[in-house]
Amino acid sequence: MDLIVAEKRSVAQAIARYLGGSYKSGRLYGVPFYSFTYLGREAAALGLSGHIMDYDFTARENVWTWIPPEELFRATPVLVFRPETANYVKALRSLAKKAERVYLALDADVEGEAIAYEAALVVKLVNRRAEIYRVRFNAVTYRDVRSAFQKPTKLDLRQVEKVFTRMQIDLTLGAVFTRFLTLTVRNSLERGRFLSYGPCQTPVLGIVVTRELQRRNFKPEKYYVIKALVEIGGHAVEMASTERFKTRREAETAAASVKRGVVKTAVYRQHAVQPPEPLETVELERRASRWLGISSKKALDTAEELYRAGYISYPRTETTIYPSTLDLREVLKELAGGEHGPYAEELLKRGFKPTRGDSDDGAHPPIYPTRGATQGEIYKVFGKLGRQAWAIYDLVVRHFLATLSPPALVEKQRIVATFGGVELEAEGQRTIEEGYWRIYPWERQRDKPLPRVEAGEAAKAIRVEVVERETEPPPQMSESELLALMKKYGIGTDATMQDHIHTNVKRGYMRLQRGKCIPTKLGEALATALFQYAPELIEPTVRAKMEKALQDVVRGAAAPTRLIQEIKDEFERYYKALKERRQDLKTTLETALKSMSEDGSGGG
DNA sequence: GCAAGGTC
Repeated sequence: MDLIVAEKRSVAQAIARYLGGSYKSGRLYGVPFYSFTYLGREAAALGLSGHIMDYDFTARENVWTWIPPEELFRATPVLVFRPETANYVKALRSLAKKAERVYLALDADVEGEAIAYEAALVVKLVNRRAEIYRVRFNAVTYRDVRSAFQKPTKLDLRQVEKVFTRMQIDLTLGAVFTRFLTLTVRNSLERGRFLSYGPCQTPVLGIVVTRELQRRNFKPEKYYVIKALVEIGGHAVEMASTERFKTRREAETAAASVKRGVVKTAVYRQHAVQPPEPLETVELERRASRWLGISSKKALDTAEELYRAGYISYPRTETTIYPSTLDLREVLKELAGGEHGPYAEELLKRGFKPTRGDSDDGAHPPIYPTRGATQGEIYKVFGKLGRQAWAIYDLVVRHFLATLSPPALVEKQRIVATFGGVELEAEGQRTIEEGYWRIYPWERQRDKPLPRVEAGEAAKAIRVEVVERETEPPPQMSESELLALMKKYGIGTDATMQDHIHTNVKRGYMRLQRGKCIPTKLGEALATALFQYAPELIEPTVRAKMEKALQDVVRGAAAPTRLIQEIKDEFERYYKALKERRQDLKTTLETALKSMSEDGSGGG
């Protein structure tokens, strides 16, 4: 028998379909698997649920009060089976016993490589004779899957080592600093509550607090502009000075000369506004937060439900290029039966050219709809979640249709007129063709057209005034901007970024309010103290540095044990620096905790 | 009871 192991149920099922044509569904220990015939042999495909193993400390090391946290720097975590996936392991063992060949068909990324290794360990424990192969396909399509099985390869152990190295580092650092912080304020915490540290979650908090402090310390500066209603060729145009004046007096002196002038330039330029790139996870989350008022975590959770119910493709992806094996025409035909049917049919008739981004994660295609549905159907299928499910589904469908639509065409307009030495300008815009805006209303730009005038025409000021303005602080950190910054700094992965935001919310470090991230007193106190006592723990570049070092393991340029030791040594120095200030830290954190429990904002 | 990464 041939056994095929995939990372998730849906992939196992697709492989059975592509290799077997038809298949039978079964269950082992409650875990679904699919049996079929391939090349005249019996085969079974089993989908796991991500990792089946994890690192942990020993029982003694796991009693927080028995050993000082820093002792974990000298401990070596052990690889254990995850209790939550015990049934998957049982199913895998049971099928592996009968297998002559095992194909590790996990996702074609480093995590997939590690999970493949974990599965191989299980197989070898029960069946030493089985031949083990690794198959890699970049998209779960008939063509890619079949060709992958025609050229099976071997596990890439360096990728596996990279993942296991990361796991040990993250666990050690997380445990040491989480325990240290928690034990520092132990007497002020409610039972079951703790203060966590993590190389992703904490830099995220740092970014949010930094912005909050920038806003608070911002000193607004007054400045003055001239505004004028100007008549040009019988049209009235609202114009403003291109220059900002430091004082009212300077502005008024300049304004006094705004009487009769001349149009210096009048530019009317056509400009194409391109439709968005194919949708990946983080963009879905950002757009849901900004346009739908749905937090990144809720957006991904909802997308996951839509995926499981068969309405959209796999929602965790970094890919922004439609694979050549995805038949876009077929997707449009499928959508023709749903709420967005008329537009889909129009595209089918008119023809289309998809946009294209520049990233391919090698494991999943961009997010696209897999079924055309009406609003009524989604509400019925998702019950209480209906409203949100529809909002996300509608966004995915519209985004998909937008990527196949023509650009919007606008005319950008700019008039500059001079009055003596003073320059006034007006900017406007007019839509020529709506293009993809018809299906993607959130990006629609408003018209504010200017009249058509020409350089050299006379300009006459009808009304002139000096307006006082103030420079503004940077905006509150929105979830959307935070996700973009996390991506820029390489904090987390497509599938986990929203988790790191949510962890900060769960710990009482920040709140999400109308799409904005607002640090609590506790979050602010923690971040400020870390920036002061051990900035290396919270700087936004922490994760990227680690990731770079880990990449050396994949390249074969670094040995895992040595790298782990180096990073532990480095962080032990930061630990010592922090410990020296333990009293200050304790006071700061306890003050914040106390004031939060007093004002009822969830600190106690 | 810790993390981050898969996945449900």
